[in-house]
Amino acid sequence: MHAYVHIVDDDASFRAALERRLKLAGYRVVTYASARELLDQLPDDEGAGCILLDVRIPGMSGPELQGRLNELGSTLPIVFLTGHADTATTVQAIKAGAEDFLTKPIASEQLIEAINRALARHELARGRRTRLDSLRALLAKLTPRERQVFDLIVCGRINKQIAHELGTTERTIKAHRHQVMEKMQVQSLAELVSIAEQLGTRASGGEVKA
Amino acid sequence: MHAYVHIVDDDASFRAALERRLKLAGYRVVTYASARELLDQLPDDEGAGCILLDVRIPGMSGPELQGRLNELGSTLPIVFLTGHADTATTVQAIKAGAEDFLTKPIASEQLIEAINRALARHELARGRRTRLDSLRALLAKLTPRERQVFDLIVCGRINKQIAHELGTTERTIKAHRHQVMEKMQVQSLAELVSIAEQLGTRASGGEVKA
DNA sequence: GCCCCTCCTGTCCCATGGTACAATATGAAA
DNA sequence: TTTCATATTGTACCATGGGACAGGAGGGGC
Repeated sequence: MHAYVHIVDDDASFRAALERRLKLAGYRVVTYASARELLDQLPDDEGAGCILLDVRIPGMSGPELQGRLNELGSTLPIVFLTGHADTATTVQAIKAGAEDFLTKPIASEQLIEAINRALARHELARGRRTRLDSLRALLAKLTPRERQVFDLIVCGRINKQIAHELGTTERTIKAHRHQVMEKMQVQSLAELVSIAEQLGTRASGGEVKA
Repeated sequence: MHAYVHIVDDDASFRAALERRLKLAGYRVVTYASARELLDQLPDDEGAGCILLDVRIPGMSGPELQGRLNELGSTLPIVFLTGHADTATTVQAIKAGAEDFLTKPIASEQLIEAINRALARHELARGRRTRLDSLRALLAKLTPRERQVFDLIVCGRINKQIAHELGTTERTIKAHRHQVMEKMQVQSLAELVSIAEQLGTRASGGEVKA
């Protein structure tokens, strides 16, 4: 498999030992001595993988790194691995989306189970992400005007209403509408609404006029 | 406020003390000595509230009760409150959707914060639930045939295709379609697709024919 | 047997959406 | 200046959706 395990821990000997164990188990391993190091070295395309993260590390802490990665939109699942597990930290980490929270020392079997769960989840997350990204890319290709028309279409407005709201003619809206369907690569209104729903762009279309 | 706090703990004196503290803080409190007791007494309409749950209780354990309530579709958020917090149990509980995981003894302030978070979340959950339930109720009013037509409509099929797939005429589909729009209380196809999307009933409409 | 619901079907007619043939105007970029 | 993207508008024509007016067939409950 091509999955990477990113280990972040300030204890060099622990890193090395863990790296050996995981390489024997068939994973590709990259190690980092600090959160900074991982942030600097992690490429934009994360690839398949997961992060093994210590809580107490010099500089940016484990949970802080987790928050930063979430902000950056990372999909890499995090497995915390620490010697000092207090309940509050554990709760926070899991709530923030960590895949697991394990305590040192950890049996290889248990660790590998957690890693595999994390990798499986990452596959799903990446799939969703990729799909949504491609939809967003399509949406971004719309001109401002087309985007306005798009929004009104998926709110259930008919061409006549849209023309009125945008201060133009029905014929013009037809032209934009055609462009929208073309650029979004859909053949039916249903697909278009589905996309809008998935992207969360949609004002439920109750009222007419702002 | 009318929010109920349901306390489940086998320690009678702890229950009583906690009940006093929370009643002073303005909550309505109901106490239970076991998971069974709560399951028996909790009405179908849970009302606004949350559950304070001990992990180790005779009979069904805290996490087991949590699982059972999830199965039953309860929306009541759970705050675990226990003397014996091991990491694995904590992780499991939070992953299973617990609002928080606190350890005894607990400061009133901290406990009340957790309860209020739980209550706030419950409001949101109940709102979502209510909305989806009413949509499901509308959907359930469709006759089998209308439901078939509904599914094909939101997949983007046009009347002609639907008629062909269901082995009937376009005119008939128009009649069903009218019924569907009527019963689902929508004026536009966009709204109908939006509902289907929210209810998760929707086969993305790629292929024609099964 | 009768009534009601579901499912099915039909004919007009009109509103709406979609497309094929156009064309014009504006502003920014090359 | 030329070129391009964007936004705009027009006239047809046809496909589709949907309402108004009907009615028939079959099954289950009263």
